[in-house]
Amino acid sequence: MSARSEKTIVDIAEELGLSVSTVSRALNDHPNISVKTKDKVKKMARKLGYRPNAMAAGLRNNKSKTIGLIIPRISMFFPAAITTVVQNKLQEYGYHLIICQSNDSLEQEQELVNTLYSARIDGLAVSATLSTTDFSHFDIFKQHNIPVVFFDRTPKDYQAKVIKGDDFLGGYTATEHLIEQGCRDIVHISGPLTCNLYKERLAGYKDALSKHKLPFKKPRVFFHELTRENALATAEKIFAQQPYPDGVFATNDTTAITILEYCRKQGIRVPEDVKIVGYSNDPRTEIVTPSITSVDQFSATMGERVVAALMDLIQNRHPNSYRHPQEIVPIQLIKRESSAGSPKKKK
Amino acid sequence: MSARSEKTIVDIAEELGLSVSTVSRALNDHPNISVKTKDKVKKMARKLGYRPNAMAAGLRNNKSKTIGLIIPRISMFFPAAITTVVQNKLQEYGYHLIICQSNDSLEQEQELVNTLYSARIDGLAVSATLSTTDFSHFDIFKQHNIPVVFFDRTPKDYQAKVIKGDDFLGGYTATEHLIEQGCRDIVHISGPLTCNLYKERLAGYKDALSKHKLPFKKPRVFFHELTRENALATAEKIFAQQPYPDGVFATNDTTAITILEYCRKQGIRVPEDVKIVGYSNDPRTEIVTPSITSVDQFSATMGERVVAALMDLIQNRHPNSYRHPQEIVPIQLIKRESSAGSPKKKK
DNA sequence: ATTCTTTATGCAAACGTTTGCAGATCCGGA
DNA sequence: TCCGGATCTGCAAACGTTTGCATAAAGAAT
Repeated sequence: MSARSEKTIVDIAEELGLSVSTVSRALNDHPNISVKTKDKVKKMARKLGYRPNAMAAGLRNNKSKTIGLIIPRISMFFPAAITTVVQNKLQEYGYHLIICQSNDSLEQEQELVNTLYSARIDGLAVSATLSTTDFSHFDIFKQHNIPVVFFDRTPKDYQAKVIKGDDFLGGYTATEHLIEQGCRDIVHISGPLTCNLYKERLAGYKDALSKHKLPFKKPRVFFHELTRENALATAEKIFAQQPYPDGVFATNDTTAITILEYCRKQGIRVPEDVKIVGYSNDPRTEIVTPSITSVDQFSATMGERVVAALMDLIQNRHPNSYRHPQEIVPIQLIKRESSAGSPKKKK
Repeated sequence: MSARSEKTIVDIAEELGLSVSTVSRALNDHPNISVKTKDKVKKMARKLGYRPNAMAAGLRNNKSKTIGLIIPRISMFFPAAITTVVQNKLQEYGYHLIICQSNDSLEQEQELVNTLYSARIDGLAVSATLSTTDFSHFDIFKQHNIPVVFFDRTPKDYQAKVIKGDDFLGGYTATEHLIEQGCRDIVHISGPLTCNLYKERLAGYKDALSKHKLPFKKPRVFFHELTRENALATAEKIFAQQPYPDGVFATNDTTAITILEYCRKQGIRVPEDVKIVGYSNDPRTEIVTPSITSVDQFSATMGERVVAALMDLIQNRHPNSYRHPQEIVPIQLIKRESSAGSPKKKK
């Protein structure tokens, strides 16, 4: 039969007349093993086609060399971009990545936390659900001293390592940019305020308005999950009655794109009649006509920091140190056509 | 200390005065255990905060309840779309997904195969590297009877389960559509022919030409990795000298988009002067102006089939049955503006 | 009562590693 | 010749489950 059984270190040991412990140490480059023995062992391992059994080692060591990742969904640009670099980076460190999607459901998130704990992952990276305000289901990791790093969609009052974009500054910068481009009546399309980052972008929006002595008007802010349909409905509301706003700051690029499409269909000119700024610098903003100004969040940097934080926490298990400094990743406004010029000056 | 040690089934057993075997069976709903005992055990498990140790169980059972996935990169639309549904589907079956990126490097792919084998995954799904022509590094899975399913970028002469799009028909349909829209001189931008699916799309292109009595001209086909830069370079070559082609069939949406951008910059009108068709139905094709006709590959269907195949193979280990029928997922041409009308009729 | 089933539980080995400790070997120096 | 120390190797336990087999208890049939 070709279904030959899998080789183990005891096969190597027997073949060589050595003990399993010696073989184990040889394979792990333990200093107490002579070079000669190591060579012999490694050669035999190769000859037999030996592949270590990670589960056995993991059981013994109580570590799986695996990191868990929970994101709302892989198909969204920003989490996907981060996932890409996290996975590549972890691969360098010899860690695996188990990726799970919460599909923005709190229940699924809770369940995933449990099954990932069962899998005995060595660390967890999480971008939470829109509706996650209570983070106590992550307690189990805390109790067992397994590092958890939150990124992007992060908790507010939960003691944990947090890596997030500078959402306040992002909101501020986007709004100020619109003002500088001549806008005086700026709509903000925000997400559910259960999610921290939308709150902060909103705060940035307000702050920019007030700094520039523009009034904040409640009906000029819309809150909803940032789906295409919702964005479309909002677009209709926004442009249902005159006067139109002269600027739209969407807290999400999908929404910005949808607004742009709506405007084009309705013959509302962008940027002449209304200027648009999005958020995240989704590559789609660049290929659309006109291209959309957006706030870049440096996904690569964020991903790298997530991995760095995890590796750091894994290596020097700060057992009871509850000081988890929050890391802020900078943002950058990428100016494009959708907010170009000033209507007055151009004509 | 809050760092309380993890509870195991022996803790439950001691607490209840039962044996570990009874506890284990109770938790797994073994029929030989009385309902009363099961209830007691489960209640105690909950009370102690017991979480099964998947590694220990895996070691014993020789199965990890984990599937490996190797794709070129997560950030590309099509593999990402498939990954999304594969992950969600596997979650339903109680399986984890370890995602790895080969970054289109054969060496990385080989390495990943080995470390995934070490992780003792129960099955593997692969979309290969562009340059993978020799698939023997997957032999180790074959030898140990661990199911491997290839999708999208699949091997040709390697005995394995394969799930792929109907690339020949896709190439044919795209080309024929351009012909029907009035094109007579159609450029095809293909990928490296080391990759199977490009070959088939090219064959479809040729076949459509010949069926419609149009000559196949070698210089009208370009081969290169489908990056933005390469596409741009090709665009310059294509439009360097008259006569321009009146149709471009790009085997990839990124390329199609790049060509479109180039044309717009050069004042070449799409679809009036040249019509464009892409491949994969990347959502970007829809938001670009003009929107781009593309061949949809039903990523969701493909993902579901991958999971179905894996689950099937895992359940009834067909040990030496080498009959691995290849599954073909249909395609559908999504007609959009970039190939609309016929230049003659419109004017 | 005795035997035979049926039902529920326990014993102990096994999965493939790693590692603390003990022991063996070898070498040079006195 | 003997000893101390360095260097290398082996023994055996442990990690947390699962499971074949044996056994105990309880009820049914005689």
